[in-house]
Amino acid sequence: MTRRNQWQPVYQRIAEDIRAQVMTGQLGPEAQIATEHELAAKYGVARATVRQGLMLLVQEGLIVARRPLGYFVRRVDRLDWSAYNFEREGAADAWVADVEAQGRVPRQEIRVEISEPNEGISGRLKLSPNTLVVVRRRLRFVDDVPYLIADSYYPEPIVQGSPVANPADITGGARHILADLGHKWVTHEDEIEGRHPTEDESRQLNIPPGLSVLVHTRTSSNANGIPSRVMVSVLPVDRWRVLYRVES
Amino acid sequence: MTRRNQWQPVYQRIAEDIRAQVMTGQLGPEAQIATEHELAAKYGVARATVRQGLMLLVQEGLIVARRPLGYFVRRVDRLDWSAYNFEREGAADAWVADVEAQGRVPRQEIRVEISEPNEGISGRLKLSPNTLVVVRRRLRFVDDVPYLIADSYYPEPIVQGSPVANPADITGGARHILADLGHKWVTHEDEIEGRHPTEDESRQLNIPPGLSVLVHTRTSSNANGIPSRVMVSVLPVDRWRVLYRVES
DNA sequence: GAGTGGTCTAGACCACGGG
DNA sequence: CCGTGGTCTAGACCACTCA
Repeated sequence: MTRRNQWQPVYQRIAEDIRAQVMTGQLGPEAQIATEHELAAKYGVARATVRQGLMLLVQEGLIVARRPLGYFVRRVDRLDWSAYNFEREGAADAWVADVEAQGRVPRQEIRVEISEPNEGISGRLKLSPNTLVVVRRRLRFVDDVPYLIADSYYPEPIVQGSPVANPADITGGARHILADLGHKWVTHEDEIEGRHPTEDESRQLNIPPGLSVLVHTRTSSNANGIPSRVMVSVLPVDRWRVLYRVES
Repeated sequence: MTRRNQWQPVYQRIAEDIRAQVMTGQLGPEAQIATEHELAAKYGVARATVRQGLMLLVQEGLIVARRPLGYFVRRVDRLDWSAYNFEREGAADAWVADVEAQGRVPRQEIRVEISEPNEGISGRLKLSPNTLVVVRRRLRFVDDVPYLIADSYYPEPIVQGSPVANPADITGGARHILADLGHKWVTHEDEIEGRHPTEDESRQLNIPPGLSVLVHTRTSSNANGIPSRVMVSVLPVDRWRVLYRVES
């Protein structure tokens, strides 16, 4: 019932207007957007129509609602995840080094548990039935913002009694410990897929609805092809870029 | 105003009910869901509330609306994209071989154009200003379903007059042609990131709203470190899994 | 033609958290 | 307390396309 020059639903028009203001920098990061009531008045439409438009932008991860303050432009910046060298020789923890190299401050919280593996994990580790796994769950922060989940699964018979099964930072990294146990990693099979975050992941990583996560699964094996670790990393799509170097 | 045992918005309850029916197989692929009116009656709520719930499922890519037929469960199956070997020796077109190895039928449409590169492309190709690029745009289908966009960018001075600049299938692949031109690829820098699809991509790949794409960017260089191709592949997150093998 | 989903209205009540 | 966004109602008209 309002201005409709080239045909397009009003709610899309509202979303495009705001999106343009963000893209051109008219609305910078953390800037506040007009309230739903104000926008309804401005465009001469019902509040539900405004909400439909704002919903698009929330799904895109462009804005975020902070009740009862209003909507704000979301701040994002993407880091590099150097998957081809993040367990390179000599590095105690290549992830920490990589993040610091980008001028940011890494931090992690670690929990360790013993549990029954699901089908995906036991398949990748080629476990016989009823074999348990030691799980090291890490929630990793960059500048105190949650940036990724990294859960590592080890066959319990292999790491039993070793520092890997203790909930403390592993000095020198798991790589050296597993090597001492006769499981020096020489090949890694990496899988990368995208999906929607689970409810837990949304909460832990503070992911707005509509944004996907990248799931990076690394299965590490020794020279005999025996796998001894599966590491599952969950990365919000708008916070990471995964890098590889391939020689042909 | 309806049943509210453990507190939860009605629209989320509706979405969960339907999601559960899909997950358990009660509603298989291509199955039709009750109409909005029927669901409104069943739950005793307004149609807008039902729509809010269905919208969640549409965003997840779980269901799709086919007006005026109704909502249907979406059929998805994921293929493997073996990024570590998709330009291996001896393979004319490793992508075609990979898809066929998974028992599927590949097909592609090719368009070739000459244009000014954007900043990302010219930076990766280390082009001097005003240098043009030859772009080979491929839309690739699996079993006649659009599955990925793969655009390759070559510096125009290098490939001028070669088969790469012609809009026909390249016999033996671009790799051999570039090698003959003194640009044998020995290293590839791969970048993988996620984002929302552009409008063009949504249309070409038939991506429902709310689903992201993986963008795989491969920069290929010769032994002197001179890049001669950037290949940008756009993969719907729910249709592909990217694989690498890393030696350490 | 009949029924679908897509858009939109003009209200309502609520929980929540800032000042 | 007050204003925010979150949820919900009970309607309306429309374009589209299947049968």
